[in-house]
Amino acid sequence: MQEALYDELIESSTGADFDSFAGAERAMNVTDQSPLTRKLMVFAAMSETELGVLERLHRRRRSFVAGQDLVHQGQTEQAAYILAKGWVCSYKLQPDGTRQIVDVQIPGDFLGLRSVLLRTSDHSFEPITEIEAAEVLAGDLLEALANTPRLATAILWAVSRDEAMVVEHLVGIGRRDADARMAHFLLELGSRLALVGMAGKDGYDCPLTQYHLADILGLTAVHVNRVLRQLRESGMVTFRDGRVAFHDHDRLVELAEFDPAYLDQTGPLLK
Amino acid sequence: MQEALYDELIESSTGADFDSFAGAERAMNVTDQSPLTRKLMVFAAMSETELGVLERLHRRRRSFVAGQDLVHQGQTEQAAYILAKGWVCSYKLQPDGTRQIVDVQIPGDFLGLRSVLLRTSDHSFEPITEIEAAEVLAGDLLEALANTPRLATAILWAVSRDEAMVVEHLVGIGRRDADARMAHFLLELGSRLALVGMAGKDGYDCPLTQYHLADILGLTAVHVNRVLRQLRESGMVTFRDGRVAFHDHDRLVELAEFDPAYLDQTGPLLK
DNA sequence: CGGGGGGTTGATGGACATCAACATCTGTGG
DNA sequence: CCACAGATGTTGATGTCCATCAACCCCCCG
Repeated sequence: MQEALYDELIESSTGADFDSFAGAERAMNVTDQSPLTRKLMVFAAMSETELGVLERLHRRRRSFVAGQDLVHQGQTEQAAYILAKGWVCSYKLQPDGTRQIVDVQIPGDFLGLRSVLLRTSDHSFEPITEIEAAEVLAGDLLEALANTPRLATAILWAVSRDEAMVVEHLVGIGRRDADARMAHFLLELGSRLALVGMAGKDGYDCPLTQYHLADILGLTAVHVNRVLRQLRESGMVTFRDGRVAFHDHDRLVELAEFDPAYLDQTGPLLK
Repeated sequence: MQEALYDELIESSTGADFDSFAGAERAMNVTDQSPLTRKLMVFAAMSETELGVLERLHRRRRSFVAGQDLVHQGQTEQAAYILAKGWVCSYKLQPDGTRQIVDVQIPGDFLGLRSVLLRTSDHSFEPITEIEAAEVLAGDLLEALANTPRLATAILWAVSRDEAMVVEHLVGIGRRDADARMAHFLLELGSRLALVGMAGKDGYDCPLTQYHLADILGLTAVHVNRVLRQLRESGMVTFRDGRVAFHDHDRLVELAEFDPAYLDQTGPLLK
């Protein structure tokens, strides 16, 4: 049975048997769909059954205010979250007081998925804005994965994409200068937001402060300011008043050496 | 059934039923054990059955010469490797020719585990020395995980540890200066090697060149040389002729702000 | 009206890169 | 056996990117 599940995952079965569930759930209007659903549908078409399962995972809504940390307690708190609205970042604090933001989560992203499976690292989560998230109990998640392999595949893709982003982040900090790092980050964020309908080719709204950018990119806020100025004055991007506006997308891509291959995974799923 | 497996993983069952297999495999002498076995046994005692399964995963031995890349082709090549002997690094090349090493694998580590589940990132693997690795077919791996939940838990711990190391690496490059970065890396490596019996408290053998260190730490080889000199002259570590020798372990830990918590995960497994 | 969060700009210094030269050691072919 | 090339390591001189320190701005909100 475990092997059968694996075959589903790898081969992305051509004809799974969903008949028994057919019609049990209503098709949703596109505008009703959660960001996660929008994102996953880019990777794989979903049956109504699968959409229903996804929708049921969103049932337990919770809200959190900005700024107050959501530290994931492991052990007792065996739940993950699907971010529905708002922005979050996961970071790690150094003994000397500096912090490094490891990743930024936007609507449609998972939060603490790994912490459900294993109580892992000691990083914290800070809501950047007020957020709404669906709490997903471990049991519900695993049941969903076991019963809808196609959904499981899509979620695995999402997780692997997150990992690829962390690696890309590492490369950026290690081997790109400040300008390229900033450009790369703004472009990556744009691609991610576009996937959930929160960005156009011209730009997007972005609640991050320059301090956030500094902690993401491994710079100081002062230098972030200068970098942003230079990008603005050279006519490539403007970051101002919570809005990122691309003026010369192509030149920006060139500066950042941005290759979105690791984001637009076109793999087995689409077979 | 899926939920039962999950309970095993989280609760680390107190009395799983192994009777039907008891005695099917011979107990191995400690010196016979593979590095992976040694590592996993730190996290959880293994029954003879589990040791047998582990041993069977090591059957398909393959060797590779140093320097010639093991690029993981995804798709067709649905296999992972357990590194038995030698050192490997996984890296990512930039368009401008610089490279960033994401991680170093030592005996007992998995190679391309994620690539089995999903064809992920585009990083490559370079054997640093001549290596021996056991090829693990996807099917065998999943079967082993499904049949021996305690082993599955242990492997999940290993994977999560790898992820935590990448995050720690990111933080280091973003927020530590060259000296601390180097000290941290050498200490981390020491801890990892000690877990598979390849390091003592006084030091360990290390085939990395200063160029490798540079690509790992996001520095230039020239600067790596200076940093090493300074660490040597201040009496903390010597890196020379393929040997890392700790002279003042405590002071090094202090300089690196090295907190091995993320390596020595003492969690549910030990309950 | 005061205070705080965010942003902007200048002056200065330090950490690290870059360039360049040279030392060792290994292997290789004449 | 020697000459030579290539990989690795070592050290100095110089420059640059970015951090640090220090003002000062605007705007919002109590």
